Amino acid sequence: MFRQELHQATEAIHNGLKRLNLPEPKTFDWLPTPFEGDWGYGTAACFQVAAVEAKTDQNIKVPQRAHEIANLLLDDLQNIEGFNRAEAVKGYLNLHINTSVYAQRVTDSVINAGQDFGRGAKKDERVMVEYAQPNTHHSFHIGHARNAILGEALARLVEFAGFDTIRASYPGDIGLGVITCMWAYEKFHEGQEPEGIHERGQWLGNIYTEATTLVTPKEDETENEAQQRLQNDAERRALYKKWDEGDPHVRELWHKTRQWSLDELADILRILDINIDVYFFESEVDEPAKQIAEELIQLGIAEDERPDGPVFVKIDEKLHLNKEKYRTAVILRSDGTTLYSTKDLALAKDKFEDYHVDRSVYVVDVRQSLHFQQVFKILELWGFPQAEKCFHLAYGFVTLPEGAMSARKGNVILFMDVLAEAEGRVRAIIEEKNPNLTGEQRETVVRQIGLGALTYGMLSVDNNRDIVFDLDEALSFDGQSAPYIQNAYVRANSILRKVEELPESTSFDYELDPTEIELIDVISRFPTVLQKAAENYKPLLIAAYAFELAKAFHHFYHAVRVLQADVEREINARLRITAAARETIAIALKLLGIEAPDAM
RNA sequence: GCCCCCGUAGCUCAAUGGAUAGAGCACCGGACUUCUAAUCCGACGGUUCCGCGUUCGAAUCGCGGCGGGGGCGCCA
Repeated sequence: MFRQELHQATEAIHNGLKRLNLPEPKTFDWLPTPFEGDWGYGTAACFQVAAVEAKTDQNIKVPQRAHEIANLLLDDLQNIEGFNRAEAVKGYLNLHINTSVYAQRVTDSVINAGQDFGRGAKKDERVMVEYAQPNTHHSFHIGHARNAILGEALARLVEFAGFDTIRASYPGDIGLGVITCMWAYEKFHEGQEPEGIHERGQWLGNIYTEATTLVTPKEDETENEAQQRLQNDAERRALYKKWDEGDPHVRELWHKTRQWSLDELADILRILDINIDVYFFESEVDEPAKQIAEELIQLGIAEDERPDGPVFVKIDEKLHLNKEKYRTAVILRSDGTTLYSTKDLALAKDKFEDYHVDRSVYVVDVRQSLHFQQVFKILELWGFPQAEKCFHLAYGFVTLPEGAMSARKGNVILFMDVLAEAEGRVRAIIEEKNPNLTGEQRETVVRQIGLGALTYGMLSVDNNRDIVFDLDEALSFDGQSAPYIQNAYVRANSILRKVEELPESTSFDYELDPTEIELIDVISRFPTVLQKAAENYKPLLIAAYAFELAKAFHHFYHAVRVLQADVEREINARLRITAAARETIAIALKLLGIEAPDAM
């Protein structure tokens, strides 16, 4: 926000160093530094200058010398527009910003930009984010929710940063697990399906669990039980074979049950405000994947040991690595059927060639790290330059305090159940705190806050860490949480509602309260935070920022009166600060996929 | 055996190689006749797992340990 002025200051320092016949620092940057009750930027460049000198003169003590140099340079920094004064502190060179100029500039630029504040310049690159890829015939649990929420936040982030963004989903709609569920459905449950999209989807998920137990060996199994299990296993495998051959009856059964899961997924995505642009179904990449395996054999990248062995790529060997790092990836079974990796190769080719994707981000859990490293390396060997810009956004598991969730074991926490619980708790709080809020309006707010709390809980933890899901903790509405941030928005909103229109840009020529300075400072940092978050694919940074911003607003709100300020220019100035804060909070929440309620 | 991730306050987690390592929760003590207290203020809390190294400067980078989690050719 002070780029031009800082550029001038940098020039001045370079000139000063030349004048004093001092060496250039290796690197040079300004760090925004909130001094006490004042804004500014500081640089540690003098340390580097002193360090260069110390190389030839061992008597020089770097910190002292840095401080001397900083003092010598003060003269060069006297008359730079926008800065009040320069100061040398402990070897750092600090510039203090003219408070009223800065406050006005920040608030004006936010208010003028509106919902585009912080938006990145349009980039000439297309990025595809693949997420929300649950298997069909399973339950949608909170682990899937983490994936969907993280992926959506990332998509919003890169989109806002200026990339042409495509949202892709890759549901696993076929495989032995899916077939097993179908087998149990047909044998025991056909015609029993309950009403309601979610009820039916969850019911199917339960059949999946039941089916799995029927084909899994028990600990002290009797002879009869073992026999039954083996028969079950044979039946499901026969069913899979029929599916593979295209048996019309089995395909119809598959389509019907698959659709139940997809219906439920669609509604959950609707609730999460996720709009997928492209669906790739696992069942559809099967055939192209086989051809790709053949192509890789032709190119000499893959080796073929069929029928005695599989088709595989010795990646380390192809890359001439001495250590085992990427190992060997199998891309076709010895019977010629495809694997996970084969399908991902086919999918990537599709993304690059049909969708013209420059960057491809895969939001998939951390256990697939090696798989993606292998896929990316094979793409590289295959000759795709985009392989370099493939990125696996790995995230940790959502586990329960008692251990891992397992769809097979049935100890899963369903997303819809948690949402219902969250909403129940929010409703109770609203009834107590804001009984005027009723009916449809209340239900809207209940959803916004309940879902927001859940979403924030997923995004405020670094993606590479596991989340141990504790219901009370996840649904905490105090402290660092979505409701805290939403409440800041509501407070800003309730002030601004009371004025007919926002005053014109005003100067801030009064003594600002420290909380005003803090708030404006946090607001001004948003574009930088956004850029960094997008570059590093880290929605967490936005989540942390949103909280910091809300906190600054709450402090401000508490410390000063806006509408009852002493003089009109203070009222006007504070109204503009409030408006800028509201806008920035709204943008940050939106990026996280959290809605901002009108009241709460 | 090899590869990846993590180790920071009692707990959950932050911190582009920069200044006195910060929040939330929990616990303790305060503030509602207010632009909505889902808020705010205060107190308590640290050998940043250990060692060596690089650097003017290391929670951050490198090497070696220790501890936890995940992964490693025909599951996805």
